[in-house]
Amino acid sequence: MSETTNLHPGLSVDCVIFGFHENELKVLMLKMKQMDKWALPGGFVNIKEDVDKEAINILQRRTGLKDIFLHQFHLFGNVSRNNQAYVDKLVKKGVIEPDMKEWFQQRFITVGYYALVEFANVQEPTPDNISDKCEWLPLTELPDLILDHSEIIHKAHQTLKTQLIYQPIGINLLPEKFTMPELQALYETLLEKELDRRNFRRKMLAYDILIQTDERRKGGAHKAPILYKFDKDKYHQAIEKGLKSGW
Amino acid sequence: MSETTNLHPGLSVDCVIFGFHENELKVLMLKMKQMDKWALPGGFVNIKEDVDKEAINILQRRTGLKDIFLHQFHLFGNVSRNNQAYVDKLVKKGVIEPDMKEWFQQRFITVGYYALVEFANVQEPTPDNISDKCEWLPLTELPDLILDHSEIIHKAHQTLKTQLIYQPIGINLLPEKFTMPELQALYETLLEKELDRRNFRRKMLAYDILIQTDERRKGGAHKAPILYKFDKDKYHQAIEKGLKSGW
DNA sequence: ACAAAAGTGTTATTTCTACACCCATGC
DNA sequence: GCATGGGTGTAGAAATAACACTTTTGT
Repeated sequence: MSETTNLHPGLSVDCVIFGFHENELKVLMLKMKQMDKWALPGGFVNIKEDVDKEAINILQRRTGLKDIFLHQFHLFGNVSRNNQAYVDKLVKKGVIEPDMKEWFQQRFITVGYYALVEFANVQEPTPDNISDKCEWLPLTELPDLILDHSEIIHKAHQTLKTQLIYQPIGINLLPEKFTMPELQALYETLLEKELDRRNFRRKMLAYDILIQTDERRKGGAHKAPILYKFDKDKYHQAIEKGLKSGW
Repeated sequence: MSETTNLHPGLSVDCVIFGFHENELKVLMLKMKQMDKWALPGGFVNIKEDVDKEAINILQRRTGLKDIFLHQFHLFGNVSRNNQAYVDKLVKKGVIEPDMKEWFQQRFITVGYYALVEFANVQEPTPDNISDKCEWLPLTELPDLILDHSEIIHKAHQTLKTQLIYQPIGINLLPEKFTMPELQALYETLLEKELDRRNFRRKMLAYDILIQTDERRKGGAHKAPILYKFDKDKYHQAIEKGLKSGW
């Protein structure tokens, strides 16, 4: 694209795409061309398209996935998040075409979305036109990011942690069938703290959103753990109603 | 203003300003000139200004208040929220100057903020240039609103209810000193349900964010209730840490 | 047989809920 | 003196937290 007249001016969308693999939370990141910096998958908004829809599009273009949990969490609108010098650099290096310079030099605000995706389902993450790699990076060891992207990721993670208190999480982050220790590992990773095995199991089962299958995960060393899957109806009901009443 | 070149294109800010009066949640609304419709206080964003800062400005211009709890809660970005016919009408009626027509006819997205203000502190709510009244309206009996403003208010209220579960609320909505029944009435109104007097008091005191004064609210009929105030340090700590651990 | 992870049950503690009585005050 | 709202305590239920033993599997 070099056609920017159809785009909503000064508005971008950035997606923090979380995946869970090897007991680690990972984020899908793009490596900028010609630079030793990484960026969140993002894009612009067609003037005739819903902002939410564009976020869905971005997710699909980078991961190939549709129908994914995607949640808008914050608008980042500080003036300081713009960076003229950085755009200059990208134009000089040929990453951005000269006729796009003016577009990129606008003052931009960005809407943050986070997505939870099943790591294994993303076959081949694909870079966009200003990046040369698209990879999963562990949340705990992020490299140098452009602009305020590290703040965006941090806020996404915080929001996710808060959500976790009153909403179930797991569909989209785990394979269809999973074991209780796997689910617990996900929670422990997200919350950055350890949980008691027995209490975790009891509490999770009490939510009544899991279905126990009669299969077990075999092949691993030690006792084969039972496989569970989510009861999708009840799961989504729980998202609607929340898990804790609070007051 | 007829100068729009300094404004971030296609971006507005709308503030849902909650006040609490006579045991009712009220929202500060503007009555549109020449129309039987009401609107949220809103405005545009200077290209050189933080979006958050503009929300603060709007709040101050309408209420005269500074240093108020103000929370960004959602970006409304659907294409359908635009309304060309409506702008036409406003231009024809002289509410919008003709040279502003083009500006208003852009596709707009809007960032929603909600604020909690002490009703009594708002001396004289002031309308803006496209409205002729600025008044507190009860949340439960809202008149016809423009665009998606009623959806914005609903989402603000929902967000506020959720916040309430894990964050204290009351500073800014109540006078400096208040009674326990007054605080409870606020919670009941926000949550749209009744709470047990004794349990409410116990729970609230357990949060350890209240200071009991040695005064009582006199003059009312019946037993004079004790006045409390918030321990501001502990209150703000509680906002940081949250009131419920969850996991 | 043993190391390592998975499954299960019990008890103490805390929190929540429901409920009843006494105390001030204005009329 | 009585109606009305404000203040306080207690007992049962539910949720949470802490903790130990048995089972299965691969080596």
